[in-house]
Amino acid sequence: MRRATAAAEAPLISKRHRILRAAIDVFAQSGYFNAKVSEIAKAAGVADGTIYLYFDGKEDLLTTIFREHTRSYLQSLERDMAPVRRAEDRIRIAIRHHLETLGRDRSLAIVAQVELRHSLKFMSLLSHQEVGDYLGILRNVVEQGQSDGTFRRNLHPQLVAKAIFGVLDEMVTSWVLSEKEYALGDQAEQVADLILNGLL
Amino acid sequence: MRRATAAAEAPLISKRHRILRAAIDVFAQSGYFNAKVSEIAKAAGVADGTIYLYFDGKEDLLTTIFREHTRSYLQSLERDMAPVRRAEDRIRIAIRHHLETLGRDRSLAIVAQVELRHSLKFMSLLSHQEVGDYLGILRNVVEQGQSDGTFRRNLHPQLVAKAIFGVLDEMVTSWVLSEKEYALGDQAEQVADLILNGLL
Amino acid sequence: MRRATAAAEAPLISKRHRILRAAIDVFAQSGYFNAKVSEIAKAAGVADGTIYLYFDGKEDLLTTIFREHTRSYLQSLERDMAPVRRAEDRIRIAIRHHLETLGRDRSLAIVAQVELRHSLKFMSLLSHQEVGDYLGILRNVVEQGQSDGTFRRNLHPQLVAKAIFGVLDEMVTSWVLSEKEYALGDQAEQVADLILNGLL
Amino acid sequence: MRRATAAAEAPLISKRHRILRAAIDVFAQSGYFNAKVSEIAKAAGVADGTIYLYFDGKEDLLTTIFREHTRSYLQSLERDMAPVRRAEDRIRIAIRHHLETLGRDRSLAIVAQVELRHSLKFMSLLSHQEVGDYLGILRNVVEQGQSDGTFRRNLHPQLVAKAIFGVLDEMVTSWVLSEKEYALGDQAEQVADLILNGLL
DNA sequence: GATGAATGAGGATTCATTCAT
DNA sequence: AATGAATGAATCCTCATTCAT
Repeated sequence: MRRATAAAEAPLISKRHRILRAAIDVFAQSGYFNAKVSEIAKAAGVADGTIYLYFDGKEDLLTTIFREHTRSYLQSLERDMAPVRRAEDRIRIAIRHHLETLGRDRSLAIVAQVELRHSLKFMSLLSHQEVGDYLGILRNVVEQGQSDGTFRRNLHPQLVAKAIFGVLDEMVTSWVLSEKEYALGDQAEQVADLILNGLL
Repeated sequence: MRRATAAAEAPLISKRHRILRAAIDVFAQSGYFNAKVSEIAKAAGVADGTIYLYFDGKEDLLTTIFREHTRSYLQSLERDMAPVRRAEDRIRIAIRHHLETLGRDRSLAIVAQVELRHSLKFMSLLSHQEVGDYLGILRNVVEQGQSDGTFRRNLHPQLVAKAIFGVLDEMVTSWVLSEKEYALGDQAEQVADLILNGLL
Repeated sequence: MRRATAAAEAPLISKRHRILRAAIDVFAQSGYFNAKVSEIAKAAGVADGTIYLYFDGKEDLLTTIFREHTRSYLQSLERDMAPVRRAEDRIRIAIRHHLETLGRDRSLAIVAQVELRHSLKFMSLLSHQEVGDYLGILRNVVEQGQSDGTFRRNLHPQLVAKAIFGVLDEMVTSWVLSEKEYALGDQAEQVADLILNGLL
Repeated sequence: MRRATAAAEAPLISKRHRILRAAIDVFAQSGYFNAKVSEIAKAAGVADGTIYLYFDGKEDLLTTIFREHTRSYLQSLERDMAPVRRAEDRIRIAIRHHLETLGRDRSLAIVAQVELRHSLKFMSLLSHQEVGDYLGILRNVVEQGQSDGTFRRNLHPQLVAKAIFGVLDEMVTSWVLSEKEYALGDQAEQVADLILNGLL
């Protein structure tokens, strides 16, 4: 069925990866519940059953997308923050990293902002693991800033971490829903300014 | 299950209202997609078909819940803010109002934070209407503060409005997902402090 | 959709019964595993989903067919045997009853001889309940005959009961599989003669 | 799992035989319809595809099991009966042979009593060939006994053959389904006594 | 001969909605 | 207005079989 050309022999992208990418696009397009597994298969260029050789089912696709992207997100975040010492600068970097990373892949952003939150059970799952790790990183920076006296000490670090996450999350959601085209990363300065200096 | 008193026979609460309340609870419990219309009917004490006399269908239930609560939310918010003049105080009131209102009804909060966001299409709908109105109110306060010179002028009012909404939204989501019991409204002070004064 | 004629108003046969009858015919025709629920629905003149208002699923159809027919079988057997006193005559009646009852409904016989035995689990289920009851009735007659001295005492009553059942079962199976048309009940005499008098 | 010795590399038992044995065990364990070809392959220690080098498919496995065991069964039966002349003794031998052979291999008995009968089409197939041959052997003995005057002549030989088969079949089925452990062959005496001498 | 990754047809079941009463 | 029995469209997943290596 498949011609034995050299090109076909060694598909550049792994089947597993193609399926995940197709899932992101189809979930973003149709929403998780309305997405059909067979649509994902078609988009990935594989048979329906092939998906089940790599994943446990539709839900596992969503979970895997989330886990793998969060892992790589957190890794690159820590890589970006590593060379920087001052808490204030680290906050700026985290903000920029969040907006630029999600601003780069609209389908992924849709999945992250919308589809991953389709049920309380799913949100709890995410919240307790990966989102928790992310908040932990932010909280550490806040605590560092409070220790070295550059951040005010009367704010609860965990609350600040959530607040920062909330602001960023809303920026991304708003961007995803917006009909206008704009670069999400361009908001990093203003967001950082607001968080660091406040309205007053 | 139903008390067979004459009073129960002629319920004080309208059938329409009972159905909406039942829908909130069932959506919160099972999630929108997994919720069955017949479950809502049972919880409301009506026949399945009766729901269709009052609503267009399952989705209309969710839409109606959202619209009616948002309308009453915005009304009470404006009532609360009306007597207050200073922009800073109005921000504090908006923050407290958000957290206290949602902190009062966990099922409603679950529906608001989770179920209303189950699809891009649904989120767009909300965003363009009611959330837009809410952001407009916040933006007006910010603009007022910038006009009278109490707020810094280098922040874009719309971005500030989104940021405030984002922080509040995350506080509510976090509270909904938390296993600990705590009063959401108690966070109003800290949140306002952060927004107004910043981290530094 | 359905015209409101008087005839249509009161179908003579209940929907539940029509579904069961259709299931017997379709199971007999296609075999349990190959039978499609939608085929049964079509044969019964109902929608696919209607079957699930009356039964738990495909397997429940088979179980119900078995249970209801066995119950009525055992009732009519006891009714037939009641007026008769002599053990030998009761054996003759049981034999005739078995062959005539199953010889009357070929589809039902197919289901009884073939489809009900499609798995060890299913056979165990049947065996422990209804077949056990049937064997109990036969064993009682054998014990009665042994008590009053008309039957030989060196045969284990339970073994004899099984043997009688086995002979009858094979007669029915053979009839079901036969391409020739013949009245199953006509074999009752010979079978009884063999069981009672033996080969010698 | 597989011992990597040279001996294991060249197994003493043919691949074909190992597959058949694995099929018997898996069919007995899971039932024909629920048995997965890949399970059989794993149990036989071969790749899924290898099965198709030796057999036409899943159904062919069942057919082959049946045919080969029936052939060897009939051969050993005739071997056992050959030295014996009297019809009565030959009947006793056939009975003992049936019960002892099947009583020796529970998995095989399960396949024979349950799985081989999962559909009308399959039963017809068996009935017309191998079971027919078996009944023919029994019928010959009966006819012999009737010719030499030791068996009563008013019983139809084919019916007697079926009856004997039915009794034996039920004894095996009952043994397969029984939770008690007992030697099936021990029932040979009583069964023969019943068949030959009857109840009276 | 042997492998096992890939295929893709096939079906039981659910549940939102309707409508005769 | 209210009922609830009936409808039937819609889809995830399994697994026997194939075939390139």
